[in-house]
Amino acid sequence: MDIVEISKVLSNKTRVNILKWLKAPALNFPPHQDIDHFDDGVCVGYIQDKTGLSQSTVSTYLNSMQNVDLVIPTRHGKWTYYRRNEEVIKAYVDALKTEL
Amino acid sequence: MDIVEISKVLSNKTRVNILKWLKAPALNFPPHQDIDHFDDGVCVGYIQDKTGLSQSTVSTYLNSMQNVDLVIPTRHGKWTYYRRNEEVIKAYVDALKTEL
DNA sequence: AAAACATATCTATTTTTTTAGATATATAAA
DNA sequence: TTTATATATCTAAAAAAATAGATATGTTTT
Repeated sequence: MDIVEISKVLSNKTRVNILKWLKAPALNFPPHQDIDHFDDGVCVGYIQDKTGLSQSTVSTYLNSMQNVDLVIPTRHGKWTYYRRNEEVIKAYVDALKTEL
Repeated sequence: MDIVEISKVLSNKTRVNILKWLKAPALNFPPHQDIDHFDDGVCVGYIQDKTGLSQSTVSTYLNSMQNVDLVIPTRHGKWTYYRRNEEVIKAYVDALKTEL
């Protein structure tokens, strides 16, 4: 849980937005084709559509978010679903509160 | 209080350290020559010494921190003292907790 | 097995950030 | 009122991040 590394990820509006959107997937994304829940998060394509950025950029963003454990990927067939890692998000905020 | 802009400032180890050091100036810095307290914070020179970076870099850092209101400058003669802005720091952590 | 689809990775370009030296400004001291 | 000191700003170079197109990989469908 590195404050500086996580802050780097959060120093970009799109990446912060992705985290916010993933708080309420049903409100922010259409339903998936293969499953009728968002338990494992949202597929990359939907996130890409919402950002308006290129596929490779969004994939890179999600990878950087995963590298600091802010999100968790799950493969479902040909799709990769990303969901928030609430423990790490909470740990980060708590660390800021005590250390900062 | 812009989460992304403040996160940018916190995405650098030295700037985070400066904020931490300013939490306990008496523990982290020598006493000032003109005054015997740290009520207005710590002068730029002492902060520079502690970072090991150049004068202009540290001045730029402190300016960026001031731009997002993380610190408050006070002029004392030929010195500028910087102290933490606790309200904004708290507001930032609270915003992360609710918005993120 | 080939074609289609979703995502990841590679490569290159543009933009932003980092960093410090040089210079300017403001104050204090001689 | 010149000189010294502290800090800020300007300028430029190097490093890192953003971004997308092209390509690769893995999975499903035909």
